Amino acid sequence: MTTLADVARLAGVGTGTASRAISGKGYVDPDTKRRVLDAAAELGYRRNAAARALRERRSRVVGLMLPDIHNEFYTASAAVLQADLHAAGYQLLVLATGNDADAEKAAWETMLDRQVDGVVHVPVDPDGTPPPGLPVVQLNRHTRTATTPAVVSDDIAGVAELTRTVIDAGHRDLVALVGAPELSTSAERLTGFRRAATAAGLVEDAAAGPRYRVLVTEFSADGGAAAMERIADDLPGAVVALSARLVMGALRWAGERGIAIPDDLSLAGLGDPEWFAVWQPPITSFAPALAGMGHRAAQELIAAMTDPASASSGVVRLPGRVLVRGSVRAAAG
Amino acid sequence: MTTLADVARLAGVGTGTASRAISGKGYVDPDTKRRVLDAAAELGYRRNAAARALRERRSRVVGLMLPDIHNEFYTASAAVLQADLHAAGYQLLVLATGNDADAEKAAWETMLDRQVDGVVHVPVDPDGTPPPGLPVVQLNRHTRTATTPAVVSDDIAGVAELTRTVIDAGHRDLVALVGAPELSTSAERLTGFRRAATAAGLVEDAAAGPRYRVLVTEFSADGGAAAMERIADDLPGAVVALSARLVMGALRWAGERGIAIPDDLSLAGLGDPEWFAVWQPPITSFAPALAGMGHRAAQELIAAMTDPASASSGVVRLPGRVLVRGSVRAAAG
DNA sequence: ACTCCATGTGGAATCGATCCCATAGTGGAA
DNA sequence: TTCCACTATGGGATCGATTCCACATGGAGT
Repeated sequence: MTTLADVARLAGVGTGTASRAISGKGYVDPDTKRRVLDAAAELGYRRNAAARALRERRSRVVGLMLPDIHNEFYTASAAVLQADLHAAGYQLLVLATGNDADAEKAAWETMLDRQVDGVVHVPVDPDGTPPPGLPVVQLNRHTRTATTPAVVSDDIAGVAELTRTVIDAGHRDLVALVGAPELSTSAERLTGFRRAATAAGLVEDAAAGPRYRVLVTEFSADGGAAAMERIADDLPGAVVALSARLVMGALRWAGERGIAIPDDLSLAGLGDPEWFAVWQPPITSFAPALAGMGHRAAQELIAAMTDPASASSGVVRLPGRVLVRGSVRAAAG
Repeated sequence: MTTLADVARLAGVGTGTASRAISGKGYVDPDTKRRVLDAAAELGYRRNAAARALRERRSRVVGLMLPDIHNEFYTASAAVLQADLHAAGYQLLVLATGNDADAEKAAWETMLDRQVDGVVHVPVDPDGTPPPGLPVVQLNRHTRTATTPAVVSDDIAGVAELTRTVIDAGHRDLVALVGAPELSTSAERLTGFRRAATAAGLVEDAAAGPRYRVLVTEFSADGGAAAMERIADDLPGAVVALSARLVMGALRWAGERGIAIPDDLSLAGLGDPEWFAVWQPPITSFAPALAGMGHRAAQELIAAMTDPASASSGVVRLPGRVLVRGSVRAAAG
């Protein structure tokens, strides 16, 4: 390994000058600078990140804590996040918390050990608190207790709009499928649904007339299918499945049961995995702006790391898009 | 920030003893050790990773270089990779190369700068060479030039078996859809297809009689749809789409054209995204053992990092599973 | 002629943990 | 008793880049 001292020796200058020439800060004569740079190139010199981190007290590494790496809902944001942070000179250290509060706690310790400059955090534990003094941006979900900025999708407005299009299509008997009610996302999606439903005069759990029901289940395809099974005997006109996995579960159940969508049952979803658009019929859904959230999170975190004092602590809600496609049919309203 | 010196002072010992007590190596009296550990706990002491990395010349960080973070084909392996490496005390630094040879070169530099202890690499540039001396394991694809171990799916055997099931169903007129022929994956998948097809007596591009065709296109849903459009006037009995994206493209094209699968056209695919199983009909496909590949890659890399001399340089081919489902119909053979 | 400031440079201290080396007490073997 | 092996411990050198400080030069301003 060639060190800065080697470069300085070859260039015939002191280590201080060599450092200034390479880092570009401080006074260096242009000729001297060239000599140093040439020497560095000749030796194939690379700055030792560990030494820099130790001395500068910043690692230029940002942590990304998320429940599951193998979940495109997160990776859609993570991809642009990585790109933006990379462009700003930061590398991404990824840690999976696996929806486990203990793992999340341990992950914070790891982040501290690694002296990351900041963390992008998809919270798992609603009561978890990040270590003080560390710039953190919450992504996707937000906890009540934390005082860090959060970048989330405006699911309230989005799901409300989605629900409205279902109602506008003539449906007066709805069911919402939702999972993990302790998460802010679930709560907000449900709020959006209820808001639109009640605004249209639907009554929760009414025996007759315009009504809606809410089914809480596991946040998975199996959970979605199981929930559908529970209402098999009393199917509504339309189901609003509040996550892509729940959509999948509903779809699977409908396929097994021979229920045709949208002829026998209308279905609206949330998210926008590629296959939603290809499905027959293509799935009508509310698509959170995942890429936009990644951009915004990167931006907020960079701001917080650059000037910790200026860090906002509000919740940024980014609007998504309602994609009206074929899985909701016009009903005799 | 509390340092080791603070802990040593509080415990009334020297820094050497404190270090030994905390790291657990070398002679320390049990009582002394307890005093040090208590002091560390009281102060909330955490070892500085930068200082350790500088002194020990190892960072306990592993780099993961992949083309696209937002691609579940890679993240399926990456998730278990992260878990296994985490269990072994390593953190994962993720860098996206975006299918760009220049970005890949730059990524190697970054890895060197960060003094990662090893790299898991999904190669982009078939001619790229990793920097010498750095433990590297190639994942998913492998380059001809590199001398590092590689963990890939046995697509040759897998696609051959898949193709055989299609032929066994009675089909004698096949089309293979493949993208990016410069990648080892594409080449191997095609080899598997050709091997099974010719073994069954099918002739490439024959005007009449048992035959098969190979369509090279872009590795995307659009590419798949475009390829289907090219053979719209002369549809085969079955299409074997050699990636999940190509399956999606074929499906989209069939949907738009009103071609029923499997009644008008049989379709077999590669990969196993969740929606394959839910699709009507569920997609018959060859599913590479992505999780298994992640495990194996972690294992190989840890071995290479622990003892660089013992590093194998062979290509490990892991068998996958052929999932016979509903998208291939029995044909009048 | 003298400050003064801007430019330019070398050297040493610094970051924090590891680990080698010197030192010393203790128990057992010779 | 002497010597060696083993257990314990403190202190200092070390990893490599950054940055502060002292110092030097030279031209402008008074």
